[in-house]
Amino acid sequence: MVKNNDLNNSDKNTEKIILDAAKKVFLVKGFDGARMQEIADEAGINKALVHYYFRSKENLFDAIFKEAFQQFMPQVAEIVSSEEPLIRIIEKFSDMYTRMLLNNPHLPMFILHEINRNPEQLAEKFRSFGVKPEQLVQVFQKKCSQENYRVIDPRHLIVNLLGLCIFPFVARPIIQKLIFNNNSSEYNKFLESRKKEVAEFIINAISIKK
Amino acid sequence: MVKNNDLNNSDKNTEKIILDAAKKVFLVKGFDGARMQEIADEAGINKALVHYYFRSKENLFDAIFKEAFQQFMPQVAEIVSSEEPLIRIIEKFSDMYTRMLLNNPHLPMFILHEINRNPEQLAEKFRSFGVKPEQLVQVFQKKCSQENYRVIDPRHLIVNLLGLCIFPFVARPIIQKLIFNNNSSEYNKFLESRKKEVAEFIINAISIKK
DNA sequence: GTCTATATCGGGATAGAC
DNA sequence: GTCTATCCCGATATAGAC
Repeated sequence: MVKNNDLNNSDKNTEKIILDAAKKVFLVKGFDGARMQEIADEAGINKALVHYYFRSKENLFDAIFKEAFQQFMPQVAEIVSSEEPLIRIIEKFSDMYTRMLLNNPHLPMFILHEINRNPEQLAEKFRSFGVKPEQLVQVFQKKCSQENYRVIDPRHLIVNLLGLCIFPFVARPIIQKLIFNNNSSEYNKFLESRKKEVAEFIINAISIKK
Repeated sequence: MVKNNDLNNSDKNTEKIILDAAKKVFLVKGFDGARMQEIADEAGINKALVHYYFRSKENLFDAIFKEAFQQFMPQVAEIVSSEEPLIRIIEKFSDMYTRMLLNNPHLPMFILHEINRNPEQLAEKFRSFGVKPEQLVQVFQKKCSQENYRVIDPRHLIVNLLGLCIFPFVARPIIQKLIFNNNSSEYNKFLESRKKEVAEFIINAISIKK
């Protein structure tokens, strides 16, 4: 006897629908720019219903941010703690990170915006998701020396790696317009190619020449 | 007979005072996050007076944006059109750009935010300030080959250069907290050091090894 | 749980005195 | 030119019917 539990009515869990709609709107507009009305429209329901599920805009936003964050962090933490050689870490990071951002192109701008709007509490949030930056610095430090790369402050290396991965996403609109004739699929190909390009670029930069 | 023209009263031109206050607020909060009241407070005057000088919030914002832009662009255009060898261009750009951002640390986030809020009209605004990206691509292309560097898509090179310069400013709050124990002056030293570090990094990355 | 209607509030903008 | 007081709208939030 099968109960039609999961797909009985069209509502497929209203809460989830609202979350998806809110995510879409908040990610593009940011907290200040987002409107509860727009979220309701996007969800195809009434504005009051949004308040019924999440009492306030802030609550809803926090839920979205938390969700986005949980998507962001775990893989990162996993990779950087790996025991592989530096080259492999850089290759894997560049590939995985770019791949993830291709699936969530608005995430970086969203998080950057929050970081600047809310500098206080963010660091703790990062740490609570298992990001151990000082450890990362040490790991890079050690690998750099023992694997015989050019002398480079590991903090520069980390910032460079992140910047090269993230920047083309947050500056996409202007770069795409100015250098890619506003051709979106061309720009996507460009981003795809960066999965390997960024790693290659960095590895060349830190390799010792002779 | 000297008239005390320029420093007669404390007001030193109210319009300028408002512009300075508005710049401070808009740059940190963005358009949506900024409040006319806050701008008035920052300027030490009344809210109505702000509306007296600039009819609307949008007007005021446009004035700020234009000003910020004029500060940003001209030097850039000048450098990239120079006839010097690639290495020198990269060195000069990294140095000059970082130096400018150190003087206007909130500018990049402000412009990025606008770029994403307003993708349509921005490209034209860039062009109107003398930025010729397709020409820049060609220049880099030519210099790369004739000066015998590693084969690299000049578009990657440009994005990398910009990303390495800009990212540490837009992600400053989180990086400073997580890697620099929230020590602001340490982070400033770090940014200072990037004037040379970024150039060195890139030049190593594109140099042919043997 | 979902809707309509409405209360409430904040913030941009204006009127008018000085 | 600068202020106080006020208008007015848009947006968050709540009340209450169904």
